[in-house]
Amino acid sequence: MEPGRLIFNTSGSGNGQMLFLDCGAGGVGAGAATMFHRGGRPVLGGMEDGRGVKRPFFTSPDDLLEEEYYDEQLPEKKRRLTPEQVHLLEKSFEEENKLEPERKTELARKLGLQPRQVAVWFQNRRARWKTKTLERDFDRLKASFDALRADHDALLQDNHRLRSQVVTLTEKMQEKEGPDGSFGAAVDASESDQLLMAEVKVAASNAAEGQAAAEAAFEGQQQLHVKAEERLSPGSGGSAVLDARDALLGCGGVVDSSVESYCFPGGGGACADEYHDCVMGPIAGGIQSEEDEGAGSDEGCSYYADDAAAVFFAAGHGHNNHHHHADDVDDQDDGQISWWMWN
DNA sequence: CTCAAGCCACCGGTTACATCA
DNA sequence: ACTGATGTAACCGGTGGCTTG
Repeated sequence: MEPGRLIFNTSGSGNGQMLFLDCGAGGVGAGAATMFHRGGRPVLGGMEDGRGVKRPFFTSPDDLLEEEYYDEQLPEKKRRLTPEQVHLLEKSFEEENKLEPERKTELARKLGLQPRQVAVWFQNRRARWKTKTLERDFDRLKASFDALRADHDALLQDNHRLRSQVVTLTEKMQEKEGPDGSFGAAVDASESDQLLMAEVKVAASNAAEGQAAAEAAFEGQQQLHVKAEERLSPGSGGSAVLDARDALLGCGGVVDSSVESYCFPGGGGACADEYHDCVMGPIAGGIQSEEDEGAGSDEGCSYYADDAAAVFFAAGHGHNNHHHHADDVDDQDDGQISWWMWN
């Protein structure tokens, strides 16, 4: 070992990480100590988050050569965590995806890793979990959209049939009209004629309302779907989770109309105005297990409807968008998105 | 009590490296 | 052997919470 550099194996098993601690002239306690992972990138600085030594992220080889921490002999390459280490980390993550200092220290000790490595692993793991959750959210939403589109098409067909019926019945009525054209008010209109008249009115009403309902529902879901897709597409900036939430919230009015349509087709908007009058609640059946289960808790936005054809959301009170820390109380309350379903 | 500064942990985004098809 | 895709360890910059003076 060359002077000023400590090399130690962070794993007790012998195939773990080799860390290079460049003590520099001042030694370990000088405050400028820099840890190197295999690969030559600074891994650990003086601070817990490895930011004790600030330098541009992109450093040319020449720059590196000028810095004392770089050695002409390339450090060893980056190593992955061993399966045993990952297994224990996964187990710990399942128990609690946040890492208290005590647990971090204990895990690091057990695994033969630096606490910083454990913290980084948890951060990356949370990010991966969030991505998967978002992908599942998208898949569910897409399925919901597709199902609703199918419903929409069916409604349009039904509407078309009803309109044809209206035309047919109207023609029949006209054939029965008296010389004064006052069929409806005819004193001598037979019972069958009156039934026919009522049938025509109902059919016409259903056709009109059915079309409006179908169009509103379809447009609402379409906007929802498109916005969510935009947010999920690569290259979109900002928080995917929050953006998705914003996309949903941004469609609130439209979604309301779809809800109204699906709650009481042609029967008024009581449901849209008062969600709580309907049969709904968090969809327990949609929560699955970790990799597939998401626990439904991260930022409280992982509730799904089993019946994808009839999904809408109810945003929490207010829309606090100032930030999105998972430990932020606002995110667990005001920012909550809940999925509900109609039975 | 209020405020500013410092510390810390977290997040989203990014990079470099390892691995695999 | 080479290459592109994918996974992941580690990093950066920004942000908010907490503590302290």
